[in-house]
Amino acid sequence: MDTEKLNELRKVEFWENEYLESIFYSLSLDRQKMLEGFSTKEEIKEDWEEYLGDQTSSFATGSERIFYWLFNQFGKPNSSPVGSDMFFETYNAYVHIDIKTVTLSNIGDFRRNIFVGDNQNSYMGNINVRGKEPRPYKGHLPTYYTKSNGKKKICLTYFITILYDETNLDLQTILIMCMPNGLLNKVYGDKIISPGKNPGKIRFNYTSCPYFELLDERASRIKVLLWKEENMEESVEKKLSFIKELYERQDKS
DNA sequence: GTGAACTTCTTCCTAAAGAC
DNA sequence: GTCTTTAGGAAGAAGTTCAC
Repeated sequence: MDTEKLNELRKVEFWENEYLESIFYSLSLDRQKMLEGFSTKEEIKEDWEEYLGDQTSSFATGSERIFYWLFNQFGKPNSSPVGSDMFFETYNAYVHIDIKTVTLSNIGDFRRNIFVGDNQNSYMGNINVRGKEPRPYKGHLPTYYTKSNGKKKICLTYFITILYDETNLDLQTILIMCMPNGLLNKVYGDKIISPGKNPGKIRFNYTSCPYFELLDERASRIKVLLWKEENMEESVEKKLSFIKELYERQDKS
């Protein structure tokens, strides 16, 4: 890779890291506010409980509202119909933030990778399926957005993933992760995407890219916003040892 | 205006492969 | 042989599009 290209990719990773840190610290400061926000549903539980369908997550809808509230100063919301749950414009970037909620019974959808919509990422590469031909993939988001005045801004993708116990609604852990911009497929290759729920869809293997590989300080692409060991069964803790290590390392730094 | 069909994201579930 | 993990099918929820 020539130096000019490498510098461009480093710049992309620099801004991915800057915004990840910004999201993480902003939510860390508002941690108590966030937890209180999550618990507000309990106050009026009798009024909504009977209308909660089997397929409706008790966390998903409400948690999006809480994060919208917490992100109210993050940037200017954008109304594009193609994008994540939250989509903001800042002075130099377009930032997509999608909220994913996963129950303990479905921990397989959380442990190594998470399901990602085509309209939530700009990654491109080949999906390698056991015993089959690789399938080409391209997310629907651009690597750069071009404004009507010709100005370009980088497209950044983040996921806030919430793992909770569906039996008592106890939070287990909350992660904030950055999915590499599509330009970085030259760095991360195909290892970070795997087959999704349906043909053509993908899962983001966040455990395959724990660091910003082009940054000197090897900053983490995954931040542990909440780790509630006291709520966790030993078997769950064991399955999430990767996240626990990350949390302990993050705590020391 | 109405309702069927379609789209996207999500949850629930399972067959097959892999690990122990 | 049994348990765990992976890949992905089926279907619900919510919203949109389109024909009538």
